This record gives sequence, C-alpha cells and structure tokens, in this order.
Amino acid sequence: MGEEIRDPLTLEDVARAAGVSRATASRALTGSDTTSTPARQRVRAVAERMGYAPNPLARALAGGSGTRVVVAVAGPRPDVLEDPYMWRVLGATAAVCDGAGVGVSLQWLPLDAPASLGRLAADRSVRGVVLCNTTEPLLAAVPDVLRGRVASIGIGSAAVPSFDVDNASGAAAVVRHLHSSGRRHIAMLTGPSWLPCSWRSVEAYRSTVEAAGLPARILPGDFGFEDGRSGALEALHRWPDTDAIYAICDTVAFGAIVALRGLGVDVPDDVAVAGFDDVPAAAWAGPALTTATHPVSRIAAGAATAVLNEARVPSATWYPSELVLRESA
Amino acid sequence: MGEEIRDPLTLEDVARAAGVSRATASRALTGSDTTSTPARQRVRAVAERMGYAPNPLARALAGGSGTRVVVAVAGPRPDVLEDPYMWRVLGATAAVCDGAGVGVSLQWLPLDAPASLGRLAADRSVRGVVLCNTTEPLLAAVPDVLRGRVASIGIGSAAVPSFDVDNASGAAAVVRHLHSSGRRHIAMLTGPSWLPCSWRSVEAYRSTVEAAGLPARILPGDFGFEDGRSGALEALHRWPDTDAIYAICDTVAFGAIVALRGLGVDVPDDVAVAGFDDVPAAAWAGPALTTATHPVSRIAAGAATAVLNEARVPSATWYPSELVLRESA
DNA sequence: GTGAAAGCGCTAACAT
DNA sequence: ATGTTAGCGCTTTCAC
Repeated sequence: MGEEIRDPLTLEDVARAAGVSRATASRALTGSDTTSTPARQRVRAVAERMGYAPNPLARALAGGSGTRVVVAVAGPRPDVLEDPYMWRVLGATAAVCDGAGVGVSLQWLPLDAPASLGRLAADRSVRGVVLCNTTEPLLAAVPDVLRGRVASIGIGSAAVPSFDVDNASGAAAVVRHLHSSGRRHIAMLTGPSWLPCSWRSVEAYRSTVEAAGLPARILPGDFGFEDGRSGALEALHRWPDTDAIYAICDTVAFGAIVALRGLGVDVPDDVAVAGFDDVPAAAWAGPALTTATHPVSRIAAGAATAVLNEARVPSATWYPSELVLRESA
Repeated sequence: MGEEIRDPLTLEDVARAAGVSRATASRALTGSDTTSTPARQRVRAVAERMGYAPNPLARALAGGSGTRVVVAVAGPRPDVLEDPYMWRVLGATAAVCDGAGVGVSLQWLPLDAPASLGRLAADRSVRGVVLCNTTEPLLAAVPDVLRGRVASIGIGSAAVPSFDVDNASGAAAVVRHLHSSGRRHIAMLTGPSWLPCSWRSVEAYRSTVEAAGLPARILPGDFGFEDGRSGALEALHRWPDTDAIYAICDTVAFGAIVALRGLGVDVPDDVAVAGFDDVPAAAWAGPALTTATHPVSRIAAGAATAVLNEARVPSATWYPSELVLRESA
C-alpha cells in the first residue's frame, strides 16, 4: 500500500503558527465574527500554506449543524427509492455537498406519516433536507427547526422554497406542437394523482387543448413503462379517434409506443407520441422520441445549494424546459 | 409548520435513567466492552423506551471514524461522475449507510494522481471508501490507514476486497449462446483499455470463441452509445462477414443496433447483437435486447456493507450474471 | 479585537 | 464490571 499519511493539521496548529489563539483563528477562517484585518489575513495565509482543512465533524458537532443532507422522497411505498430519477438527484446533491465535506442520504418519506419529518429534524447529524415528490400535508408537517435548510423539488410553501422544471410551459409547448402538426385528438397519460407536481403538467395540457377547442382526455397512471403500455391501450379503447398521446415522462411514452406497435398502429403516422424528460434513450429509440428537456441535475444542484448554504432564495425557482423535436411526433 | 421538536436525548439522559454512568451506557449500547448482563439489558431497555438515538457525529468525532462513505470513481476525466451507473452505485451505497447515520459522497479519482487517495485517507470525515473503475496503480496507492474500510467494485488486491459481477461467466454465456444459435463470426465491442474490469469480459470472449474454433475480433471503445455506433460500423468494415456483435454493455449494444439499422442490416437476421447489464430499456427496445444481468445494486450494497462494518470479507466476491434471451440475438 | 474557557455528545484510557 | 477523567477538533460565550 501507499505512502505514510501524516496526522491531519488541527486549528490549533494553524493558530500557533499564526501566533494567535484558536478562537481568533476560528473567527478568521469562518468570518463568523470580527477580526482585525492583519490577523485575519495572516491566519488565512498560514492555513493556506500549511494546507489546513477543517474537520467537518468537529465543526458540525460544535456548531450543531450536521454532516449530511438527506434527500427525502415521499411516496406510498419504500420502492420510490428504486428510481433512476432519484439516484440522479442524489448524485447531483452529492456533487454540491462534497465540497463542504458533507455527505448525502436517501430516505423514503411515507406519505401517511408526516411525523417522520420530525425525526429528520431532531437528528443532529442532518444538515438539511431536500424533499422530493412533496405533497401539501408533508409541507405542512415540516418542522420549524428545519427552516432555511429545507428545499423541495416539486411544490413548495412559504417556508419551503421550491425548485422544479417549468413543466407547465414544457407541457404546453409539447401539446402546441402536437396541435400545430395537425393532431386534433390528443390524449394525456399522466402520473399518480397524489403527486402535486404532475398536476401542473396536466393543467397545462388541459388549458392548451381547450384553448385550441380540442377535447381534454386524461388518463391517470404512474411513471412506469407498463403504465404507458396499458395507458395507450386504454386511450385507444376509450377514444378510438385518438391521433396523439402526450405522456407525463419518456418512460411512459416508450411504453405507449411499444403498445401501439403491438397493435399495428404506426408512430407517428397514425398516432403521434411525445414524452417529457429527454432521457438519453429518447434519442436512441426507434422512432426517436419527441420530448421536452428536464434539467434534473441542475434542479437538484439548486436545491442542494440552497440547503447547504441556508441561503435566502426565491420561494420558487423554475428551470426552463425545451421542446426537442424528433421522429415520434 | 409542524409540531415542536423536543431536544434530542443524549447518552447522559439514558445513563441517568438507567442508573449507570455514561461510560457503562456507552458500552452497553455499542457492545464494545464487557458489561454485566443485567446492566446491559436495563440500559438497552431504557434507551429503547425513551427512543434514544445516538448522535453519529459525536460518535465519529470521539471514535475517530468519520461520517461519510466516499464512492471514488477512477477515470481520465471528472465526467466519469456523469454516469447513471455511478448514480446507481451511490444510491445503493446510501441505502446501506443510512441506517448508521452515515452519508455518502461521490468523487472523481484522477487516474494519474493516485496521491488523491491520501487526501481521502487523511480526511477525518471519511468513514470509508468504495473504489470504482479501479486500476492496479490505484490499488497500489491505497494508504494503509484505509485498510479494512475500503472496497473495490472491480479489481481488488490483498488489501482491498473486490465486489463485482462475474462478467467472465456472463460474457461466456452470451458468446456461447451466439455460437450455439449458429453465429460463426462474432465481433466484440469492448471498453476502454485502461479499465481492468473489462479485461475479464474480453478474456472470456476470447477463450470462448477460440474454444469454438472461431476468430477473435476485438474492437476497443468506451461505454457510450456513440461507441456502439462507430464500433459496429468499424466491425462491418473490417470484417464484412460479421454475423454477431457482442457489446461490453447495453448502451453500446443500442448504438450498434441503430448503426446496423442505418445500414439496412437486419437485427437479428443478418447480424445478431447482444449486450451486458440488462438495463430496463433492454426489454423495451425494438428489437428487445438479448443480454446478461448485472446486479449493480447488490454489488454496491455488498461493498458498502463491508466498508461500513469494517468486516473481514473474502478477497473477492462474485455476483452471478444470468443470460437473458430476447429478440436481438 | 482577542484570549481563556466551556461545551457539542460521545468513546476510550485509566482507575478501582 | 463499572465509574472517573480525558479527550476528539471545533465554535462560541464571556471576560478583558
């Protein structure tokens, strides 16, 4: 195995080398309190030169701040964690937190047990919380002590800033494209009804089709491939004249395409299919999927940054979604 | 916002309620040292009843153990972190660590700077390290102080236990299937040459085709869709009689299929294509992809568990890969 | 503005 | 087997 590791420097070492007390060194480094300019500069220079890195643990214990940011995913069952989307959120959160020596955790938040947020709040090892799939009851149950160090990917509240894709305009753009390319019977395959952040897409769909004088045809489901499959079948059964399907996400769109193919229905000639997310596979599929972008990593990074820095942020931050025209619609 | 949070209990509270000293309470709870059976049971019962949860920070600071497990991904450039596979590893690691109040981090390990492992080892906030895409030089640079709390997803060493899919037998099974279904000119699209864990697949491919008296045709590449595309083109150009392509992973296989389709080559009638990983999209693609399973989450969970518990584990743990027959081969 | 001292909550020597 | 005493490395009163 490799070279010897020298014992990590402590604040004491830096303070001594700079000829000040540990307290002053701490103040100089954190900027938490006033220090004379020369002292501050000297301490900082010494710390830099020695390659001092504060121990995040000691900092957190003394400051009462915690060393991990928890990505808490609401849902009816723990399997909401078995989701590539959540892993991606976790990865982006980890990237942001790593610089501060802060780790991340992934936890299931039972929809019917908002009290579990209390556990998170009481856990001194928790630095902050990024909520996913947030619902109103959950938002209402966010403890006061979490204020400033909680953010939501999804809906927010006065106390919980939200970060999300602007799915309203993304959905509207997709539906308008469907309409402008001649489709007149557009069905939407949507997500689970308990999930508020999918409501915005539905509302955008509804108002867009209605503005165009078209009927609104909405089928609830979930975010899986099978949901797309059964949803498409159901749509064609209920409304045989359907000539376009807008799916809440790309995975559902893939399911719809496979179901249509199985029926001998051509995509896009007979029925156009569009999704949402622009996952990598959307570009590879045959036919390549028309969809709208979903900057998941940027959204998660935004939420994580707000939580980590306890920054005052706008109560809602919307990330733009862009239409991606391909072959399926 | 929600209810009031009462101050978290400390070990002191539990000790007092159980009528013992803090030290004894600590020993009873951790099992680190001998305690009389009645005292131990009393302390545990009291802790349970009061709902006491130890503060992982204080534990780590006092015990010198760290509060995060770092998933360190080796590679030539930092973009190795922009990979769904790594996010998945991170998710599985997080699931294992969460129970202990331990977070996870994701970091890039530059191939040419094995010294950065020293930084990880010196960082007191690091509980342990899960290495990914490990290479020999990196393995050689693992500091002694990490012994027992480091594991590798990929190749290992005497000091670093490895956890990986049994890609040798997985690859052999795929190639044997190709052969037994009549293919006689099987090319392999492999991964980057610096990555040891892809060598095993290549070796399995080579020995399997050679045992069957077939030529070995190997094209190096990377794990991306574009690599599959260009690789398939190159294979057909170099060896026009190619009747099967075995790709190092499903993403590469998808690229190969798209390239072949573009050439008017039918899959699987003209050229069979098989992958490795069995990602969800493999089942959805048209044609559905023949591949072999890769239990990433289980592998990562195994590595993370070993690191977290500093358990003595076998120097190598192989997770079986199973052939999944679909349409593409 | 700066230092001394008191913790943060726990584990680990060291006594007994 | 158990209690006492030091720390772990830092932040933060509290004096000066």
